[in-house]
Amino acid sequence: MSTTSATDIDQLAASQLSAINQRYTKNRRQLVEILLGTSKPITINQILESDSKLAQSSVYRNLAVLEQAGLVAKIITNDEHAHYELAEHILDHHHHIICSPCGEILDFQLTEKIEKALEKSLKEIADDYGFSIDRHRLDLLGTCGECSK
Amino acid sequence: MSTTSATDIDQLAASQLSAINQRYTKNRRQLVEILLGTSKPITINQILESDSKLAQSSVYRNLAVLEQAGLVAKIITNDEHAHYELAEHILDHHHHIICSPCGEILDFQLTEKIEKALEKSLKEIADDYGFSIDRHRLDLLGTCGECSK
DNA sequence: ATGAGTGCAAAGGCTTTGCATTAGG
DNA sequence: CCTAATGCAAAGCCTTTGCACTCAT
Repeated sequence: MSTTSATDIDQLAASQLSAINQRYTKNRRQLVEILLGTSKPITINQILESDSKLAQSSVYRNLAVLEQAGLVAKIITNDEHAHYELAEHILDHHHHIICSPCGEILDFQLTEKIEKALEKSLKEIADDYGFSIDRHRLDLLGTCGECSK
Repeated sequence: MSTTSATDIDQLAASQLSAINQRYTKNRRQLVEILLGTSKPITINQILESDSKLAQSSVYRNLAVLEQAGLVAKIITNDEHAHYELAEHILDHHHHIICSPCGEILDFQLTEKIEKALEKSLKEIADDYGFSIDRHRLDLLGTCGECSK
């Protein structure tokens, strides 16, 4: 959905990592590449399965680093495992549609009109509560076509 | 936010539990009471701390039963512990505003106009994706007034 | 009576951490 | 060079499960 190219992302990654004094290492490059290569958010297990040479602890640590750098977003659903995808400034702002039976997650976007109206509304609510907003998150929970067969 | 009284809830609870062949026992009553007595979603630890006589395993098991019965909702946020509150048909439909630093969760409602517009929009999206929707979930993530001091 | 519910302790499963080794700048 | 990053294994932590006991209908 975004037009950001792979090389752009490498530059972004390098710069955002160095901003928090972290290196863009081979392992971290590989994680970014894996996430770039999937059309939907994936779990750590799926990442580990995609390359048996990956060390579990490094994947956990590096996803955490990439998340801190603002390159990767961690998605928590219900009881399922956490899913990971590239950050919104790379993929564009979107929301998630989650299949409860199989745990699969797809990205979707609201129409610009609704998105804007929602953001305005949320801003007002945050003000009422004395909160400063980082972001909002909207999920659709249900059953995908495959699982309802 | 709802006008449902405690006795109404006891009847609801009894009926919804019996619908799935579960009893409305002393422990389960106590959980409902605890949740009724808090204005915001709480964690299992907070429940356990509220009464040292509660057995951890029973709290886990009974919250799961109450959730299956549709009486209790489990809220998953980020890395924090799960939070629990009474189900929406008791509390009314609402969303969550989450303080990332301290993990506290508060309930809020959208204006009816935005809520309706959002639901309509989500329905269309779900149709596009071949999903059947159970529910949607909207969270505001940020920092509460207390934590930003 | 008799199966559901309970409570304790032990086991599970995902995630994090310690530590020696390797590699990036 | 010199610290950050890595990988293995061990430890942590929340949650679930096994099992004998108790309670509800």
